[in-house]
Amino acid sequence: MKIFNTLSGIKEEFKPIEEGKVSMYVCGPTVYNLIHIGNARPMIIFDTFRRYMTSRGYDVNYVSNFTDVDDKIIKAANEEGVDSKEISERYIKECKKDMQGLNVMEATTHPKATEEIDGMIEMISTLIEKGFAYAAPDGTVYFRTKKFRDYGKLSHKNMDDLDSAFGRELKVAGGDGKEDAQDFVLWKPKKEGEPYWESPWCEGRPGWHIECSVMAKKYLGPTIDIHAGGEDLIFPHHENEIAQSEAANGVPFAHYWMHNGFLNIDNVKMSKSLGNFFTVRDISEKYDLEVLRFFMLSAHYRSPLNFSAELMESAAQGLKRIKTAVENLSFLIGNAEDKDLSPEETQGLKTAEDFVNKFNEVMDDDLNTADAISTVFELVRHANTTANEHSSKKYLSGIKEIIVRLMDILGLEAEAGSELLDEEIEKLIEERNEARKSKNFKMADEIRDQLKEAGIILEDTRAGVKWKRA
RNA sequence: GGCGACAUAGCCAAGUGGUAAGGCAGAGGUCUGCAAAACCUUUAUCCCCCGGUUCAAAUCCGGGUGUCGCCUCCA
Repeated sequence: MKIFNTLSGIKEEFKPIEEGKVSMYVCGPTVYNLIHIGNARPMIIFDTFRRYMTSRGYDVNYVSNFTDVDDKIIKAANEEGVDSKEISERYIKECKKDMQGLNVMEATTHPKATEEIDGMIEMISTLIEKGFAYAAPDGTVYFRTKKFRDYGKLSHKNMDDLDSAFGRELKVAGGDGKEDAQDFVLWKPKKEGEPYWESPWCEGRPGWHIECSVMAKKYLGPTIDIHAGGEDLIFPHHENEIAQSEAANGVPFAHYWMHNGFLNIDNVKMSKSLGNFFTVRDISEKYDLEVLRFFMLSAHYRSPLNFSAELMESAAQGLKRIKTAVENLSFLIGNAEDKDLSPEETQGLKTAEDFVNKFNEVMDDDLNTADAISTVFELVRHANTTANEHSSKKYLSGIKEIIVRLMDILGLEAEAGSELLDEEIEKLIEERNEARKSKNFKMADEIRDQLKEAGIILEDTRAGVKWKRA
């Protein structure tokens, strides 16, 4: 397995710390509102990575946090006149609903920042003891970036560049006590009406970056295999995490850093002010969320991805093609003979296995899901051209199983839940067949229309009448 | 100003030295009472432009043009 590592800037062979195991941490959302489709990208991508690694026999310890203390949450709480806990709990719940729709697996652990305050205070204390942090007179604790030699190694920036940032008055937010403009907050004093915790420095709350350092260490250890998130987090968030963790723990923080590209809307960045902002919930009103998942997997995770109604439509059609193929196989299996594989079928299954190998090969190459999907399509065509009413049950099941398995690795359900034939529907189909036999096509069409109204689509195939729900 | 990414058919998108995957849309055909589904065929002499390296480049190097991201607790 090769992974593009942001730290080195090249694809590297993945070598886990512990044979057969993967520890990974993925930065989760700040829960102040429904998640948007941009939030969904890393969830889908890294969930797929996890599923793939699991399919290859790795035991994956997957940790993804919820940031439930933050300015935006407090703001939302104040606007509604409720406790900030109410806001964060509400949106964690909603987020989990969306994740379920996107078929994103529950993390091994979903820590919440507010439940890890003790650990944060402990790490901040360590950083102060080691001289990597200091408390200002007002109780704010800052990280002393210049003291950490490797600062900038992830984002490939150096201190001079940062100091001389063009046309930019480096904001020293209330930072009279800041030694250096690049220093960032580890702990900040509460303001009136804000949630706070006791600490050695002041009543206050943690900075954003310290959360992830602490949670990653607690649930995965001081050195982890993979740390992942959106590319915008590279600087400053992940850079600061590295500084905190490595300064405090004295060992490398993460061996591999993976970052997904951004999602644009109609070629421009998604933002509330432009009015091109979509929540996952918005999309779910129009499409099954797995279409969104399929769409996102159809491009490479590191490329920017454009979102538009037209592209969703195209994705929906493509996904339907795969599902239809599996449906057709299921239908054929229902009527197929239980006999041995013919020589052609044996060869056909071999060809299918070749596609599986190709699938694994491209997934091994830095998670090339776009190529992986193309192999599924090739498999679908293979199935469509070779499977028919004369095929053996063994062959049909074998092909179907392979498609379902690969789709499952991608987190996509190829097979609709089996629905029992409604007796009434069957009866109508039977009536229609009688009508057709006696060339009473008018009645046959009427019955078909009637079923269509009820959301049942009929298809006359060589092997008999098929029906499905629209 | 600094750092970085990208530019492949109508649209989306793989492909990092050996002669252009896959999907959507379109066209023609097979099948069908009709329809749907499915299948077959078809759509880039060429991968932003100009130079260079090489037997060979979309793929490497130099220059140019264009788009975008980060440098602001935005995934």
